[in-house]
This record gives sequence, C-alpha cells and structure tokens, in this order.
Amino acid sequence: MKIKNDNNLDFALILAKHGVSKTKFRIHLLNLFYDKESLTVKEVMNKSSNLINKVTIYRALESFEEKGLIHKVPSSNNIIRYSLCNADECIASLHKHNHGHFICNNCNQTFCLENYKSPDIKLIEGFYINSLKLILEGYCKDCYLN
Amino acid sequence: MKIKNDNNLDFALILAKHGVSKTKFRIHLLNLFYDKESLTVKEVMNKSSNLINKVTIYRALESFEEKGLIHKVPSSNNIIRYSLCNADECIASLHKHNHGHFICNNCNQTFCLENYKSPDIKLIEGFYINSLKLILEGYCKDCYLN
DNA sequence: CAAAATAACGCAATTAAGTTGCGTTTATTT
DNA sequence: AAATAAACGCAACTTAATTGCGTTATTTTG
Repeated sequence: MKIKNDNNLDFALILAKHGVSKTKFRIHLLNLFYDKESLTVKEVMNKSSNLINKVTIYRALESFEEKGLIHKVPSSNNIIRYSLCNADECIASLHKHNHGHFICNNCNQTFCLENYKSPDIKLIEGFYINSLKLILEGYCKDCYLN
Repeated sequence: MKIKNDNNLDFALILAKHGVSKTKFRIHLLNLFYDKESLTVKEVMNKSSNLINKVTIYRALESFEEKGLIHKVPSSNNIIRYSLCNADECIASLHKHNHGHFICNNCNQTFCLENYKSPDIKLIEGFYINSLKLILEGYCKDCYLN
C-alpha cells in the first residue's frame, strides 16, 4: 500500500525540500512514515528510542504537518493519526490530495484507498474547503476473521 | 440543516423504541440532538444543568450510540462529536446511512451534507465495512469571512 | 400494582493525552 | 566561525476519558 524504502529515498533531502530541520529524530520519524500507512503519537513512541521525549514527538509531528509532509487522518475514536501526504504541493492550509482511508476498529491499522476518486462537492457559497477525506471504518481482514 | 422540534416529536417514545431508558436527562439529551447538528461532551455539559455529572453524560452518549440513536463524527482534532443517525435501521455495529459532514476548523461547528451520495467503494475482499463517512474540513461562512 | 431485577446515576479517584514555559543544545544562516 | 533560529528535554500542568462502588431510579414480572 505504501512505497517502502527499497528505492533509497533520501529522507534528509525530503526534509530539506519541505523546510524541515534535519535532526536525527526527524529523519527517523520520516522513515517511519515511509514504512507504515499511518501513525499515532503512541506508535511513534514505541518505534523510537525511549530516550526521545514525547514533547519532541508532538512538536515534530506538528512541524511536519505545517510543512505539508503529513496530514491528520480523521477518525471516530479520539486518537490522532498522521499519514504521509501524497501530493508534493500540499501545504498546511490546503491539502491538494483527497484521501480515502479505511480504519480498522479493532487493531486501528489504516489502509489507503488506492483508486478513490473524490466526489464533486459543491458546498454552500462562502465556505472554504481545505481538505476532503473519505473515512471507512470496520474490521480489516485479519480482525474480521478472528 | 436539521429538523427542529416544531413537529412535536415524542422523545420518550423515540427512546423507548430504541430500548433506551427514559430518564429526565436522556430525554433532555435527545432533545439537544434534535436541536443541533452535532454535539461534543463539553457542549452537552454546557447545555445541561450543572448538576449533571460528566460520567452520566459519557455513559448516556455511549448508550445512545450502542442503541443506534447517534453516531460519532470522525474529525481531525481529537474531540469526539456525536450526531443523530438519520436512518431508523442503524445499529451500533452497522450504520446504514452514509454521512457527509463539513467541520469548521475554527468554530468546530458541523454541517450535514444534504445531497451527498456515497461513492461506490469496493474494498479488498474480507474487509467488513461498518460505516462510510465523508469529512470536509475548512472554514464555515462565518469564520471564513472574519 | 408491588416486588424483583436491571439499568442509570453521582462521587471520588485514577489514567492517559496533550500543552506550556523555560533553559539548553543543535542546526541553519550569513 | 559567529550569529540567529529552531529543536530538544524536563517538569509541571490542563483537560478528556475511565473505573469501581454504593445509591437511586426505571423496567420487567408474576
């Protein structure tokens, strides 16, 4: 579902392109996102050295989002998930891509809907639409069977 | 956007139909939902007597959801919003209606998308889809202008 | 309709998520 | 290399949400 880092991605370069400071932790964090469809703060904690402070994680995620590297995935439980932006032109105030995600209510994994074409929404005049996301919830293959 | 209670709805009856105990507070709570597009726990608190305990609110919302009266609205901030189900046949494990919501990033108001036709999603075999929601985020008319 | 059973309620305490301020360290700019 | 700006860690704090338990209210039943 997601491009793994088989293809020698230069994470430091990606960070630089987005105007994000390239610290050890931020390179590691970007790496994590290229490995997994979406991440919560807790998941980042678990996948990082336990020397890393949680405040640092919160601030790094905030910064990534501001610079258009990642975006929040809406969900019904109150756990914020982040996912890589798939469009280069993303900025915090306007996300060009229109994401579709499936979220498992059991294991909380997310799956990106590949061929999702965003519907043509004409909202009431005067409204400013900044992102459009389709959220499917239910049980993934593994959790549904067991 | 939402049917106000001009039409003499019998809230006690609606609760009974869904198998929810008709206590003073729960009748009041259902009333609130017929008045407002969506509600958070905090908003319910503010619109209720301050004698009501927050635990009671949490449990009432949980019960309403289980019995298919309300559903969670996915959002990117971590505030859980609840909204009335628009289909009679909703049960906790399967929401028949496919909602579309606009959420204002500033005032957090939600607006139901009236004419939203859910896209035809064919997900990977074996997945169980329990709800399908479209989430638009941005700024509502009032917040965009000011 | 009264008694038994079930569900809702309130309180107090607790867990967990997320935030803030500030001094220090590291990265970036010039 | 020095100056500037951003990231980091720590401690303290705020707020959301949960749990257990004894009490009160509602629903079921005989």
